[in-house]
Amino acid sequence: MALSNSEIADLFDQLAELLDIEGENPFRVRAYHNAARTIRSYPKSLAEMVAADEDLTELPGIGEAIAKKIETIVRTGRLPQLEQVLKRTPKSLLELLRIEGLGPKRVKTLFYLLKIKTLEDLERAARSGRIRELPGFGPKTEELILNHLQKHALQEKRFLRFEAESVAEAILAHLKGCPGLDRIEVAGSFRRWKETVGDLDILATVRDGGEVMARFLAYEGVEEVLSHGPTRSSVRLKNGLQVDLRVVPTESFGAALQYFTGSKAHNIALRTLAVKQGLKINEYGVFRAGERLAGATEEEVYASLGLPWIAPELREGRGEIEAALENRLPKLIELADLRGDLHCHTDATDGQDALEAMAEAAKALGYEYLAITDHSKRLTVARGLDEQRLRRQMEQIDALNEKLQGIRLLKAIEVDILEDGSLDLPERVLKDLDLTVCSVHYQFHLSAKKQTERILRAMDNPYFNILAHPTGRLINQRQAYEIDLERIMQGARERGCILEINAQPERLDLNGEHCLMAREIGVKLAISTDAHSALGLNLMRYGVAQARRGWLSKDQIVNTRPLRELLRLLKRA
DNA sequence: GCCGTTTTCGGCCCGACTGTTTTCAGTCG
Repeated sequence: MALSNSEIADLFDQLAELLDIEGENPFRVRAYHNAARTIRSYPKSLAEMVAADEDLTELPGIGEAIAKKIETIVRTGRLPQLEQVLKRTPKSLLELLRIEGLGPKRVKTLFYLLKIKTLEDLERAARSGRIRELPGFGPKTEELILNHLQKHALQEKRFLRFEAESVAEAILAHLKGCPGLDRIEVAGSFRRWKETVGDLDILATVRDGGEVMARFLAYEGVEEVLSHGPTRSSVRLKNGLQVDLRVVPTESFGAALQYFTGSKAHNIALRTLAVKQGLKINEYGVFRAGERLAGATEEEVYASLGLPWIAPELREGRGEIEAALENRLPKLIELADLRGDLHCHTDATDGQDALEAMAEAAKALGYEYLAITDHSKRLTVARGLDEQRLRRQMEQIDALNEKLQGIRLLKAIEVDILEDGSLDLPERVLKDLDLTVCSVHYQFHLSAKKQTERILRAMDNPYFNILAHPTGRLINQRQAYEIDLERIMQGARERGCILEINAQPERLDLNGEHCLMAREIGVKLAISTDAHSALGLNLMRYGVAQARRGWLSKDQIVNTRPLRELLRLLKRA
């Protein structure tokens, strides 16, 4: 199996971090990190690009030297420069960098002066009081290190954005109504709709000082205050989530919101553009020779650089600034574009609510249609439907459609893809449905080749419409199964099949990176909630966000189409 | 090591907070 982009990127990140510890030119170090970031988020397989002899220097941040290194990695699986560095500087130093408060300079000091190579070495030295004697260190740093070593063992995890959402709401509710508070907004990766967040960045503007900062530090969920100043404080909550609050003057709100929304890569690209235009951007505004040009709104910050406003979901440093300069930013899909949901469950299998309740909830969301996709018989734990029970549900749906006003239920099924690539129900019943959603629910461990062929074979069935949660991953719980997604997308496009963007917050499958790939390949997609209750239909926004992160507009998403057009699309052959 | 409206050399984002310092380096986001 060829190396994945993310494995290649890891090698460059390792090389960069080790060279940083060695004191290498920081710009060279940054170049490797930049390349790693480009590689990790690139929608096409670099291994395949090398095999096809494509020019890698076309990629941003990849020049002659790094392109050559990538070729070597792809052909040999090794990066000789990294192996050279590892002879001098042990790989275990990278663990030390993960400790908060330890960066390359301090790790270098620890290694050269105390021969500290591992976390165990570090702990021993800290306990015996040798750290505080080092130049640039002191008793406080030593204590900090011991504290962080303990927490490090607990393993820091990233929170689902969905989990962080309720935390953010609670904190905002706590701060709202505070004297002097003007505006307040969550920025950071939360605002960019990343699937997980490492912390929450909250931004506030205040009139005449205000008491917001004090009120924030007094929030009942705070476990520990990590740092505090007049404009910026950090706390760790009892649930482990870190929250930062920044306070800026009202006239700087836009500049600060832009700045604290990031991403880091986006901001670097934006500031580089500003420097070229003789401007300086910071969180207080855009300046030319000390004169303030913009800052109150994000729109004017971008406009002062000759750019249209860029949606937060696009701000990942994937060429969005170049696209904005050339006026070719996509018109992103919006929640309101969706006319229906194509994946949900009822109490016939493992859902909580009855058909009618699901229909009413969909209608309340303004949908035109809702596909009922209960499980098929192989999924016995969910009491999956056999042909007879499915036929009965189809009759119920027909009867309900007679009665319902303003919403049409579609007869459908979430049918299991069996190990040999056949579907769990016979064609004679599938053909009577409006659509099928097809899923892999077992045999996750097959080789990439076998898993890919299993799915492609399933797509050969003329009644295969939508591939549900295509990679099977569960965030923080289960890895994606091995699969050649590029081949699957191409196969789906050729056969007129559709891939799902599953909006369940712990799935988000496809995710933003996959959506970029889908955009490039041109395969049709559906955004579906996979709701197991009427309330669950509300999670559509999470799927839409991933589509937006993948630069998608509504024309590639089938459930933005009116019913008649959708049904036509679903008829294959 | 990358890159080019400063174009093949000489730049490379910018500020807050902390701790160790007496004016600043390191880290972080």
